[in-house]
Parts: sequence; C-alpha cells; structure tokens
Amino acid sequence: MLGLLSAGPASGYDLLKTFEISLASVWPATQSQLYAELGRLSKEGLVRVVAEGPRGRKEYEITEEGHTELCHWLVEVPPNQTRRSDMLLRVFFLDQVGSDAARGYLERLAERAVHEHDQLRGIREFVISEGDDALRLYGDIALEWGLRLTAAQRDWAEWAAARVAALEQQKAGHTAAE
Amino acid sequence: MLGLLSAGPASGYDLLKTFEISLASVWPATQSQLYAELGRLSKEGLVRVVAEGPRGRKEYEITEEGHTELCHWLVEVPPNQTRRSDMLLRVFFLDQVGSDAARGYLERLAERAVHEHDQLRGIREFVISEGDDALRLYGDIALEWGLRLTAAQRDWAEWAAARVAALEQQKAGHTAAE
DNA sequence: TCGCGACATGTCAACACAGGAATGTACGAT
DNA sequence: ATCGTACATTCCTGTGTTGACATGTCGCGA
Repeated sequence: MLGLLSAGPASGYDLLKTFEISLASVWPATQSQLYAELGRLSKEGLVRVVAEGPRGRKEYEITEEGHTELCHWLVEVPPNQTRRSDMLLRVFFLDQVGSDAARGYLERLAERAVHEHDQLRGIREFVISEGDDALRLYGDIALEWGLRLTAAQRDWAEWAAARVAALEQQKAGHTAAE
Repeated sequence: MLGLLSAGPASGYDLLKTFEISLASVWPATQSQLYAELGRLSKEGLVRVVAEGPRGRKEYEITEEGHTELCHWLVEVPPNQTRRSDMLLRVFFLDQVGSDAARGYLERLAERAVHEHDQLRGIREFVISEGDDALRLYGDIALEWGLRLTAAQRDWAEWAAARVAALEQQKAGHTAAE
C-alpha cells in the first residue's frame, strides 16, 4: 500500500485496481485486507486522507513517516527466506504414484512453465511500448525475474522427466534380463 | 503428513523431526499445525492409530483412503500458481530508495543466492553418499530445483544490479553534460 | 426515468499460521 | 538414586487470510 501510494494519492478502490494488475502475482491479497490495511496505516499515521470524493470515496496520500517506513522496509528489514511451494512438495512424494504418472506430472509442469513464459513475454512487449525510463526499470527487472524463473522451470522439469524415464527404462531392461 | 506416513508408520514426534529436516524448506509449518493436522486426518479416516508407545506416544499409519487421497492430490489437484515473494515485491518499489541503495539491495540478493547455492551443494554431496536409488531420485530432483533456482537468482540479481548501475552512469553523464 | 453496471467501502465468520507455554514420561549416565 | 535430556502431546493467544455478504452512490444509455 505504501509503495503504491508513493506514486501519488489514490483511493482504496484505485489501489485495489492497480494492485490486481501489477502486484497480485507476487503478493496475493483480497479487497478486505487492502481496506483493512489502509485503516490501520491511517491510524498509525503512515497514510492520510486528503480528499473525499463522490460515493464516499476517500483519497489517501502517503505521509513523511510512511515514506520513511517504506524505505526502511525496502532496504533494512531482512527478506523472508522460506517460500512455500506445493509444486516441490509434491515432487518429494512422487514415487507414490509410479514413474509413469510422475513423468506426466513433470511434463505438465514443463508445459505450464512454457505457457507462463509466453504470457510474460506478451506483457513485456506491451509494457515496452509505453516505457518511461527510470520508472519502468524496476517493473522490467521484476518481469525479467519471471522470465528467467519460468525458463529455468521448463528446463528443470524436462530434465527431471528425462531422468525418471531413464530409470524406468533401466528397470525394464533389468527385469527383462532376469 | 500423508506423504511422510506413506514411508511407514510413525508418531507425531517422528513426523515432526522428519519434517523439519526434509520438508520445512519447501513447506514451513509449526509443531502445533502438524499435531492438529494429524488429529483432523485421523477423524477423517485418512490415518489411523496403530499402537501406543511409552510416553503417551501414538503411532500413526496411513489408511487405504489416505493413500488414495494422497495420490489424488499428487496428480489431479491443480497446483497453486501464485507464490508470495517479498523479495520481488520490494523490487517494484526500489526506485523509492535511490539507485545506490537499490543496487546494494540487488547485490545482497546475489550474495544470498550464492550462499544458499553452496549450502545446497553441501547437502547434495552428503545425500549422494548414502544413496538408495529409486527412493532418493525425487529428493535429488527437488534438490536440483533448488540449485537451478539459486543459480538463476544470482545471475538475475547481478544482471539487475548492472542495469541499475548503467542507468546511474547514464544519468550522471547527462547531468555533467548540461 | 429506470435500471444496470461500475464505483466505493465496510463487516463477518471460518480457518490457517506462528510461537510459545504447559505438562508430563521414560531412559541413560553418573 | 537422581538428574538432565530427549521424547511426546496438547492448549492458548494473537494475527493473517479468505471469501462472501452488505450497503450504498453515481452516471449513462435505452
């Protein structure tokens, strides 16, 4: 919220819209959370209501303290290391479903990665056309992360599927030899 | 829990220990959650108490239904796409702290990635020594994901820091020329 | 002018999660 | 014999999160 407001004043509704198209992919949150958070921030003096519009619209602005707090969080608060990945959790137990289904799972992961990668490429082309230099720099860096991540995921999933296939083969040969 | 129990019967305490050394990095959870989950699973008939040991120890076993449910989850339940990343969220607002601090943040990300990568390499070497083929396959595949992810993160962070530095340079030159 | 869709905020119940405290038992070493 | 450690489970409190529901306003086109 503080980050979004640092680009200029906006209402909760505005922030919600901006949030959904830009940040929801890296930080999912619901409307209730956003409004609740605005209330909290307002009570703590990190944001301030600067105007009231038509339908009860309240326009918020980031305060000095808010900006200080934002910068503090950006560079000083230690990043959260552990991310939860159900995708990887499943891999640990993939031996339970047999190598055929396991290979299928990995192949589907590869396909999904390719699909996501293409989507991101589409977004980048769209964003590039309306570039405004310094402001778009960090958005592009984040996008690049997505591109590299999905590319790595495709490679990995294909590699893993091949390894499973190799073991499958080896086992079949072993059984036939006996 | 179901996945861990599919390797054989165990108590909540056993599962907790196994969990901490093997899965906590991809699926953080606390002791309270694990015990609570066991209770729930037991009530739903997906696990069953097979023996009571010394200190109130209850040994659980996965049931037929539990195993069916596990396999169902592994291959049929659609994976969760959105992962939360405070690291990436910060990148979006990095222009707020100036290019110097921003570059510092990215460089620290690169360092952290290298450190994690080394740790994972250490783990792999330790695991390789006590390999038992098919069983260790999927653990190794998961490990490989970690290695590729951290390598990609280092490359990306270094690339991003260089881009920020380039823009910084360009700006400085522009200002000096005026 | 009527109604629909976008605007705009707020509340609620249910559940997930983190972290820690409370409680107690068994075993092995001294 | 007893003391510390590992074993083993349960409960509690506060906070984060989800998804749905409630409420109402404005503007525009038929």
